[in-house]
Amino acid sequence: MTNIRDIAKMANVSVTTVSRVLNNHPYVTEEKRKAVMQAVKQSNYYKNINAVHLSTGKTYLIGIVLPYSDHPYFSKLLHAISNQALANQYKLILFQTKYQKEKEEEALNMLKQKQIDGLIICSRAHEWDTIEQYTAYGRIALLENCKSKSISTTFIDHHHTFYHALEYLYKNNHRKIGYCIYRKTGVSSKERESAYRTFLKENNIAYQPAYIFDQCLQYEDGEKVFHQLKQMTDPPSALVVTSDQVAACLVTCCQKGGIDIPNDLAIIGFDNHPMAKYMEITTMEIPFEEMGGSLFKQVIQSDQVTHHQVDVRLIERKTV
Amino acid sequence: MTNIRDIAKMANVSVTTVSRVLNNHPYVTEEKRKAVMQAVKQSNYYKNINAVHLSTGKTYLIGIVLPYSDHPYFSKLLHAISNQALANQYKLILFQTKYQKEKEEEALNMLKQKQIDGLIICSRAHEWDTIEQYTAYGRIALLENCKSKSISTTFIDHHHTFYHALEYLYKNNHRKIGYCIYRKTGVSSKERESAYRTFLKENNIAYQPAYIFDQCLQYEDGEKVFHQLKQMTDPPSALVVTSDQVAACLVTCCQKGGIDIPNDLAIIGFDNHPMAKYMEITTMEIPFEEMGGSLFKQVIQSDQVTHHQVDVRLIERKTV
DNA sequence: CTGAAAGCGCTAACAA
DNA sequence: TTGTTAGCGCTTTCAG
Repeated sequence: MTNIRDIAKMANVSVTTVSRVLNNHPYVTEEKRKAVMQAVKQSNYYKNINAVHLSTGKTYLIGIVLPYSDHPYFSKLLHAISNQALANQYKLILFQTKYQKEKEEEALNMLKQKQIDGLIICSRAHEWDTIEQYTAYGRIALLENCKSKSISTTFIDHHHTFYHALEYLYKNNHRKIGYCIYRKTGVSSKERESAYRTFLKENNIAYQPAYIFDQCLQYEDGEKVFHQLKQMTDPPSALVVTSDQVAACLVTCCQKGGIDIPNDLAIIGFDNHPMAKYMEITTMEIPFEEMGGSLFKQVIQSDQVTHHQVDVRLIERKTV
Repeated sequence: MTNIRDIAKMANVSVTTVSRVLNNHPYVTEEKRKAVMQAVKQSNYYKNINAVHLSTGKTYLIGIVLPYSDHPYFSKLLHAISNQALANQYKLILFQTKYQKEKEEEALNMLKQKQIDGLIICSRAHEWDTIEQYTAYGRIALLENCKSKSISTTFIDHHHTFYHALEYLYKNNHRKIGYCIYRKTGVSSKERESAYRTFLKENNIAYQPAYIFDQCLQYEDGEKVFHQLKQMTDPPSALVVTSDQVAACLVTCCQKGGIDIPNDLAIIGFDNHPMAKYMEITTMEIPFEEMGGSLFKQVIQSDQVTHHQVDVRLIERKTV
C-alpha cells in the first residue's frame, strides 16, 4: 500500500506538503500541488482514514441507537437523520438494540473509544444516570423530554399530545377510551399514562386497566388487540394507538371481523404514515424530518446543549 | 486521556504486557494481569479504537449500501443484516444512496480508505465494472444475480420468480397481465422484463407498454397506479406488484374507488410483509433473514467467493 | 513469561 | 512557502 511518504518521494516534496494539498490547505505553489496530484493519480493513492482519525481525534461518524430498524417509526427517523448526515459529510453507524442493555452499552462505549464523535439515542433501555456519565466522552443527543444540562434533547410533549388526542375523542362523545402502547416501561409511555390518568380524573371517568394494551409495536400486534377486544364484555368505544401500522392492522381486522369503525370503535393513530392517509385513519402527525434534523444538529454542535420541542398535529380523517 | 503507556506505568509493566492482557493473549502471570486490570479500572481506561484500527488494519465495520432506509423491503433487509452483524461483533455503517452515484462512491471509497472491512450492496446505481474494481481493496457482497469471480452474491432468480407469478395469473384465466416495478433501469427489473416478454411470447399475448407501471416504490405510489388504471379504456385484469406496500395502497384505493379485487383486478404482491397477510394479499414471500444472513457471511469470509440463491415462495391469498 | 522498540499512516507545531 | 519532526495510541516482532 502506498502511503503519504511514498507520494512525497514521488513528487519530490515533503509529507507536509502532500498533507497540505490533500487537505486543501493554503501555502502550496501550484507547481508542487500539481506534482502531488500527479503522484496521487499515478499511484492510485488513497488516505488511510484510520490514521487520520487517530491523528485528529475525530471520525465524522455518528452512532445511532434504536431498538428496531424495520419499524416504520424508527426507519422514518433513521431516514431523516441519514439525510442530514449525508448532507454534512457524516456517516451513520447503526446500533439496533432491541432494548438490550448490552447493545446499548456497545454504542456508549464507542463514544469512549472515540470511534464515533457523537451518539443519537432514539430510545433507550439504560437508566438516565448511566447515559449521562458518557457525556464526558462525546456528544449525546436524546429523543426524549428531559431538560438536562449535559445532553441535548429533541422531544415531543407526549403528555400534552396524548391529552389532546383523548380530548378529541371525548368531544366526539367517547367515554370508554383506551390506548395501545409499545412498552409500559418507556419514558413516553409514562408521560402518556400520566396524561391518561389526568384526563380520567378531570372527566370523572373510572380507570380501567383492561383498556390499556401493552406491547403494540409491530403491524401484526394490531390483531392481538382485535382479539382481546372481541372477548371483552364491555370493550372501549375508542382507542388511541401509538403507531399507525398497529392501527392499520387493527382497522383491517375490524373490517373483516365485524367491528364497525368508527361506530363501534373509534381509532386515532400516530405517525401519519402514508398508509394512514389512504386508509383514512385519523392520526397524530409526527414531523420526522424536523426531528431528525434537530437531533443531528444537536449531536454535531459541540458548544452548547439545547432542547427542542417538536409539535404534533392531529389530522382528522374517518376513524373517529 | 489515559493511554496504554499510562496503564503500563501504573501497573509497573511494559506496554506489551498491557496489550497482552487487554487482548487476552497468553503468557502473562496472573499477578501482572491483576495489576493491569486494577490500573485499568482505577483510571477508567478505554482503548482508543482508532489506534487499534490503524495498527491492525481491520475495523470490524461493514458498510451497507441501499437506496432508502425507510422502505419496508430495505428496512427488513437492513434489520436482518444488522442482526447478524451484532451477533458477530461487527458494526454496520449505513449508506443511504437514493441511487446517487456519488453516495455510492463514498461507500466504495471507504473500502479504499480502509475504514470498512467490507461492503454489502443491496442495490446499485454504478456500473458493474466500476464496482468490481473495488474488490482490490476489500470484500464486497452483492444482492444480485450475477456469477462473478471476484464478488460474492446472494440473489433471487427474478426471471424464474416473476415468470412463476405470471403463470399463476395465467392459470387463473388472466390474459391481460401487467406489472409495477421500482425502476426500469434496475437489474432485477430487466430480469423481470425478460421473463415478461418470454411469458407473452409463449402464450401468444401481445405486448402492451401501458401495462407496465414504473416508479412504484413508496406506499403512495399505489395511488398513481390506481388513477392510471381508472383512466384506461382497456385496463389489465391482473397486476404483479413488486412491493407489498404498493400493492396494499393499490388494494385500498381500489376498495374505495370501486374496483373489485380480485374480480376486476387481480394482484400479486412481493415481500410477504405482515400487511399482506392481514389484507389477504397474494404475494411472493422473500426470505429476508436468509438473505441478510447470507450477505453478511459472504462479506466477512475473506477466503472465498460464493453465490447463494434464495428461494421465493408464492403465498396464495385472496387477491387473485 | 516479559519488555524494548519499530512501526501503522497521517497531522500539525515549529523552524527555516 | 516549505520541510523536519514529534506525536496520535496501539500492536507485534524479536531478543532476552
